[in-house]
Amino acid sequence: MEIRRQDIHSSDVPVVCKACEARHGGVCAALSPDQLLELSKHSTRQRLEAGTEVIGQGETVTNYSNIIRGVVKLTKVMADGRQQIVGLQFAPDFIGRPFLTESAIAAEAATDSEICNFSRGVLDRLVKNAPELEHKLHRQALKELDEARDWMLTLGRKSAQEKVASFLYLIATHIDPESVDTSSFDLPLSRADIADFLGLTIETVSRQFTKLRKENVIHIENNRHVTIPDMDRLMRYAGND
Amino acid sequence: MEIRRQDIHSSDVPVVCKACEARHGGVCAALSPDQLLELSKHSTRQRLEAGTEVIGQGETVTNYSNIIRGVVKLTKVMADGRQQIVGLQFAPDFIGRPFLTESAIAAEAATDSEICNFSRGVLDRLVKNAPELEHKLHRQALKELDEARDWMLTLGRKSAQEKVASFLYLIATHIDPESVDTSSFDLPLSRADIADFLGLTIETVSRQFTKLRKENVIHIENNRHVTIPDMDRLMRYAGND
DNA sequence: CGCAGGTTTGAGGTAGATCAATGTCAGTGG
DNA sequence: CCACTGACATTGATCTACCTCAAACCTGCG
Repeated sequence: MEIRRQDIHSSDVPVVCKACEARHGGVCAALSPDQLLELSKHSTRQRLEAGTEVIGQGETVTNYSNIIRGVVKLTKVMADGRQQIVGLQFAPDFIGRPFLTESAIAAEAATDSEICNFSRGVLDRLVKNAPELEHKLHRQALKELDEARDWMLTLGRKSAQEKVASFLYLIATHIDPESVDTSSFDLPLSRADIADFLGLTIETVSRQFTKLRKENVIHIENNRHVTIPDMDRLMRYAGND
Repeated sequence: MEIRRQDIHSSDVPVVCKACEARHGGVCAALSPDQLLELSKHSTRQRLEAGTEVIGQGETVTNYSNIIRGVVKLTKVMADGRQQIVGLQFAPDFIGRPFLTESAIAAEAATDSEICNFSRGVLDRLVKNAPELEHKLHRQALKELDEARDWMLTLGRKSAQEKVASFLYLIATHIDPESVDTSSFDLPLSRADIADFLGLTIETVSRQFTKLRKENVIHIENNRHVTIPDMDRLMRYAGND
């Protein structure tokens, strides 16, 4: 009896998915074993070096993806080259824009990453027969919408100092959701990326980092590793009271 | 036969909904007549004067709404009073955040408006049994996400002039989707609201308006009525080429 | 007429951009 | 082991787009 119950959860689950770190967190969690099998037949794992493009702005969407490991940035560029990061995705987030054939944004690995690609057609077909799957995608879309609107406040109304502090707080709370100690981490973005995320220049970002360091709000090692001695203090610097 | 077929579409549809301008455009379009009846039993029409709050930031969500007429602005405020408009909703858009009990944003009528309120519980129940309804809400969420990300680029990377031009272009293309001539319209927002939408001050917005007027990109009457002689020219000013 | 709310205009200040130089560090090759 | 390179980051000096503060200007309305 005990054994049988366990069977229900793990038997028939495709081998590739069984070992998948995102199996229980991403959209796959909404699928039954046979739906998962169907999807896994048309999916491939892929390692991405930092800087690799997943999809380009204006390109036709042929694949959706799940992030298994790493951080992916979503960007928009203007004709003259000005760039804005409009979202950061962490494992086990879903990447893709259902119901549209052309991508309005580019997606690029910010760190070395691993993703699971599956063809658009197969997922679109599964969505029709699995309301729970659409529900999951709907929730993810709403989560991203909340985050986007939070960031609009940051972009439109905060000072450079508050922007940088807000960024650090965002990373601290998202980089490793499992970890108890969120006060020490590696930044997934270069100074140039951070500038594109905050609507600032590299120089301004750098100056605010040194300012925060001198005021002991953060400690920095090797330009990338950050430690936050007092998270509440950082939050106050971010203007989140 | 001809008559019967027509019956399928209009009979049994609640009287209040039959005359509703949003009947075919909003989420209601996804409902069968009896589902519509169920929903309409718990819904009330409401007229809103400009400035009336639909829901406040941090309040508990008890209602969802459909906009029947007018423009509703979605705002976020910081503790010290700084404000950012994070979205504009036009008829027949849906207002509400499914699956969360507390609203992270405030919604306020920007113009005199009319909305249809229905209780959260009833809609949540309907969603469970009508996949087509969740699909509709999902699409709306994705549309809002696309718009939010477009605006992030505007907030983060555009100059004041480009921001104001982008705003005018947005209004021109959204205020009256039925109309063929989108080149003449009343602004649904005051200068203060426009400033809060663009992350600028009132004064800067005003100066950019007069600049655009002097360069004949726009004509203005009574501070509110705008005419756009050349929409492509405006788009170039907005940095959208 | 006079007042009030919204808008425009002006003068001056400043946060952040721009331009340019310098610093840091991991490779790479002598 | 140490010079050389290239990518990235910091720092400094100057400039400017936008903000701030203040006054004037509508336009409806009692």
